[in-house]
Amino acid sequence: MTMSEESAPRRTRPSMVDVARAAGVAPVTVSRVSNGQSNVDPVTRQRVVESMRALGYRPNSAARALKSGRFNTIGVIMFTLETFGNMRTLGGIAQEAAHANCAVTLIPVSDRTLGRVAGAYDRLSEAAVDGVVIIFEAHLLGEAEFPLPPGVPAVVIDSNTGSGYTVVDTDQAQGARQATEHLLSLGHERVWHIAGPAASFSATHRVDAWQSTLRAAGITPLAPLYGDWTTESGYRHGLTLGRQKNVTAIFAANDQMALGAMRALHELGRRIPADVSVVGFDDMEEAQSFWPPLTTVRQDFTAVGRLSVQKLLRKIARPERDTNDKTTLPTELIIRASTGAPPN
Amino acid sequence: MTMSEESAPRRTRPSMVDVARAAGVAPVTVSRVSNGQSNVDPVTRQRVVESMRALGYRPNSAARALKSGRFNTIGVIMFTLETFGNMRTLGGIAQEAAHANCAVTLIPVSDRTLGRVAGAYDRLSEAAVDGVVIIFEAHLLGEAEFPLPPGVPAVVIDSNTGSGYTVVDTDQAQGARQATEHLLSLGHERVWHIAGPAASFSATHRVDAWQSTLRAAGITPLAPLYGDWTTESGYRHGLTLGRQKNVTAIFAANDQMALGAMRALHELGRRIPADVSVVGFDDMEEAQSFWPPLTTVRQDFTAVGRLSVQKLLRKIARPERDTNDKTTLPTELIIRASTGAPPN
DNA sequence: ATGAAAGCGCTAACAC
DNA sequence: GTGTTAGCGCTTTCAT
Repeated sequence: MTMSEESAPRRTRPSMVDVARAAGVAPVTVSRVSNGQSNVDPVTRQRVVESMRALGYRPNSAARALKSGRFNTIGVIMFTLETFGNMRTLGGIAQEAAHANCAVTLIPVSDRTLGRVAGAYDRLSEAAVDGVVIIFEAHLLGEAEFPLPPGVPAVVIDSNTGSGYTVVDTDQAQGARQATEHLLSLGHERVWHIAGPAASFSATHRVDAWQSTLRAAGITPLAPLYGDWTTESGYRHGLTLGRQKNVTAIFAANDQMALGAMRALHELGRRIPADVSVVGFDDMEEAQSFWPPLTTVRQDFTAVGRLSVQKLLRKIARPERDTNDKTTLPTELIIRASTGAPPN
Repeated sequence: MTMSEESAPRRTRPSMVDVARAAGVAPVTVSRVSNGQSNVDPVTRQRVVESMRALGYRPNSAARALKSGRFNTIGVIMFTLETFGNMRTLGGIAQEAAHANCAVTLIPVSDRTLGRVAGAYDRLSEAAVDGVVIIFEAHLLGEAEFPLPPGVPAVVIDSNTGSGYTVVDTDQAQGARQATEHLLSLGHERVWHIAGPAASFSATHRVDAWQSTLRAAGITPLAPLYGDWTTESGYRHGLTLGRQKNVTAIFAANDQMALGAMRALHELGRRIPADVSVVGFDDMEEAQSFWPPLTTVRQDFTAVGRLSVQKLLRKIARPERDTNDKTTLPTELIIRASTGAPPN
C-alpha cells in the first residue's frame, strides 16, 4: 500500500559513481577527467565529459578537502565591513586569493569585546579554512596579548607592535608625520588633530606621530580631539575648532572626519584653505571631489590585503618556517586644494 | 641509515581518534561530546573535553560537510567590492548569514564579459557552498538569459525583469521618480540626468523612470548623460551642464556622480542650490556631510542583502518548492540642503 | 551510557 | 589507459 517510491524526485547531487556508471567506466577515471589528468584516452574522456554534463555533475569539494586536507580557502576575521579601508583591504585579499585559486570566507565579528572575538574563534574552528587574515581595526588596545587559536596560520593587519604574530600594515606614523609636516611647512604655527577612537591602534599611532612631529618642530602639542571615524564626529569637532579663531590647520585621522570638519567650517563661514587648512587620511575615491578637494594621506589598502594573503599562503605552505615578521607599507601625501598658507 | 623518523615534527591536526585514544573512549563518544549531545556521562564528557583541549582538537569541517551534505556556507558572486552599495549589501548578507550560523564565501569576478562569469561558475562548482547570492551590478544587459548553473540554489540581486530566478532589489524606478518629482515640485521646469553606465540594469531603470516622470509632467525628456558611477564622470558631466545657464536641476544616478557634479558647479561659481539643485542616489554615509549636504534617494542595501539571504536559505531548505519571485524594496527621499527652488 | 561498523565522495597507490 | 583497493574524519545506525 505504499505510494510508488520510485516517483520521488531525485534530490541528491550526482556523484562520481553515478557518472562512472553512466559512462561505463570506473569512478577513478571520472576523477582523472575531472582533474584534467592526461592519462585518459580521448574517446573515454569525451564519453565521461558527456555523462558529467548530462547528469549535471559538480565535484564535491567537501570530499576533495577531506582527501587533501586543504580547503583552498582562507578566512577573514573583521569587525566591520562598513569602513572604506576594510572594504579596500578585503578587495585586495579577494584579488590575491583568487589569483592563488583560493576562496575567501568572511568571519565577521559584530561586537567589539574580546568575548565576541572568542566567539569568532569558535566559528573559525568550524570554518573550513586553511588560515586566517585578521583585520583588527584595533578596538582591543589594552589586551596585552591577543590569543590566536593555536594551529591556525594567521596574519594580522594592524599597527600594534606586539610580536606574537605576523603583521602587515600601512606605516601610520609616516603618514601622520607627512600630514603634519606638510601643514607646518606651509607656515602654520600649530596643527590640531581630530583623532580616531582612543581604543584603535592605528588612531593611537597617528596621534603619537603627530605629537612627536610637532615636538620635533619645537611646538608643544595639544591634546587630540577623539572622534569615532564618522563624518558626524568630524563635524562636531570641526564646529569646536572652527569657532576658535587661532585654529588654522586641522589634521583629521581619516577622510570622513576631515569631510565632517570641512562641513562645519563651511557652516561657520571659515574659508578653506584661506582661513583653515584641512588634511585627511586614507584618500578615499571621493576625496578628490570634496569641496575643496582634500589634501590627504593615501594608504594602499589593496596592497595591504594582497600582501597579507601572500604571507598567509606562504605560512600555510610551510608551517614549520613560522617567522613572525612585521611589514609596513609606505604612505603617500596627496596634496590638493584643502591646504594652503595660514591667513596674513 | 635513516634519520630517526620519530623526531619528525607532528604536522597533522589531531583527529577524533587521537582524542578518543587520549581519553580512553571510542571516537563516537568524542563525536557526541563535540556535538553537545546529552547521552554522555558527565565524567566521561569531562575527560574527553580535557583531551580535546590538551591536543588542541578542532573538528574537521570537511568531514562534517561530507557526512551531512551541507556546508553551512553561502557563496556571493560579485563583480566588484569597490562600490558603496555592494559593500553594504555584502554587509547585510554577512549579517544575516551569521545569524543563521552560516559562513559566507566570496566568489569575485573581475572581468565583466560573460566568459568570465562562466569562469565564476567553474570556481563556484568547486566552491563549498550550499547556494549563491549573485550581485549583478548589471553589466550584462543584452544577454537575454543568464544561465545559472543547474542545481545551485541562487538568488539574484538586480533589477532586471527576467523571470528565470529569484530576484531581490531596491525599487529603482520609485527612487528615480521621487528624485525627479522632488525637483519638479520645487518649481524646476526641467531636470537633467547624469546616468550610470548604459549597460547597467539599475542605471537603465533610473533613466526610464526619470523620463516617464518628466513625460507625466508634460515635459519632453532630454537625453541622459551617461557616466560610469565615478566622481570623475560626475565632474565631467557637471562641467558640461554647469556651463549651460538654463540648467537648474540635476539628478545624478548615484552620490559619487552627484559629488563630482557639485565640485564642477563650485568651480564654475554656480551656487548650490541657489543656482542649481542636485539630487543623488544611495545616501552613502558621507552624503550628509557633502557641501552642501546632499539631497538623495536612500536605498537600504543592508536590507537587500539580508532579504536575499533569507530567501536563499529558504530555497536551500526546500529545493522542491522552488518559486522564482521578485521582491522590491522601497526607497526613501532624503531632503537636505542641495536642493531648492530655481533662481528668480 | 558506550561502542562497532558502515559509508559519505573523492583520490593516491598500486595493479594490470 | 584503465581498474581495484583503501582510507581521509566524521556521524548514523544498530548493538550492547
